[in-house]
Amino acid sequence: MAKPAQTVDATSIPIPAGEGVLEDLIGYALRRAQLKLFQNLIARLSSYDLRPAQFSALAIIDQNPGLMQADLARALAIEPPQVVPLLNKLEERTLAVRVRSKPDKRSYGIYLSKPGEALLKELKKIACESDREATAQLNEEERELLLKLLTKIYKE
Amino acid sequence: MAKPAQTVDATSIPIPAGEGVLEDLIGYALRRAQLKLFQNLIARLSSYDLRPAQFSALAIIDQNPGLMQADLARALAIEPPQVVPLLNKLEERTLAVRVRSKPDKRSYGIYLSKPGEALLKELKKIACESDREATAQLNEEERELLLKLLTKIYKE
DNA sequence: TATTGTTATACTCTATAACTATA
DNA sequence: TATAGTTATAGAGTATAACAATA
Repeated sequence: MAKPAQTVDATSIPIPAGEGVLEDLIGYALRRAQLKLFQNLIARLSSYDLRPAQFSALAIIDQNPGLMQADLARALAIEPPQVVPLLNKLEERTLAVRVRSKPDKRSYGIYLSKPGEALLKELKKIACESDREATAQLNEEERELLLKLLTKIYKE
Repeated sequence: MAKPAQTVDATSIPIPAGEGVLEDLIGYALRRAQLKLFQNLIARLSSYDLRPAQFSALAIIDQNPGLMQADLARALAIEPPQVVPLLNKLEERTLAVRVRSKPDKRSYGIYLSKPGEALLKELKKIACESDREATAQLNEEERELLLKLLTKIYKE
């Protein structure tokens, strides 16, 4: 008559993660940290009715005026069909514009409008503040080091 | 007659990200790096027909045998309703079991089965290999440092 | 025939409200 | 009435195939 399982006292598991393999995986720590930063940014951008991807799009367009949608898709690490509603939204709000390319009438050049540039300038501050706040446990030196290590990983 | 926009040469934008605000944001680097690690792990787990969250669940159950579903939800940083199909899948494959709690018949204690424990042991190796491969740009010292910095961020 | 952007579609992830069965 | 688990549902995010216009 082997005793089947017994339920443990729930109060003994404040946050059950405990210590194990997961805590030694960079991928796991990366996901938890990324989630935290992302949620902070989402909350701050919500008053502008913008998502992080839309902010990133504005920043990329600003740095690469006239780029094509396929380029924007690659830069955002998303598929071309996902660019359509994203750009539609930015265009509806007159933050960006699609301009038919003269040499190749299939494609568009994408540009920021003046209000788009102005808003981006404001959003940059918001994003930097968010970044700081969500990494307040680190000092300046640690922050720069972390950025260097992360960049090394994702830039092949 | 201000010249309207001109399309830039697409070949001049290999990967349009360029350099700007985004590159200075830890949140952005975090997202790119996390995406890379996640995709590597997803690919490696696909032959087991498992998702990263299911692997994490197995690891958490292993470390906290008998925990309740609400605890598992908190540990995975997901909502209780999302635990249901996840656990159903693990139970269908007899990797984990729900055991009715005697003192409180509303709740279950969750446990790994023997095969679940065996599989987890194998998955741990897979996950560690994946972690290494996707961070091959870093040496051992950098890897430990990165893990320390990330843990500092997500553990409040 | 190939390419740019688009539509349609589907699958996952995530979040919330409402239900059941116990307490 | 409150709680654990569940159901139903809806919204994002993501990915693929197929189409129109253009090359």
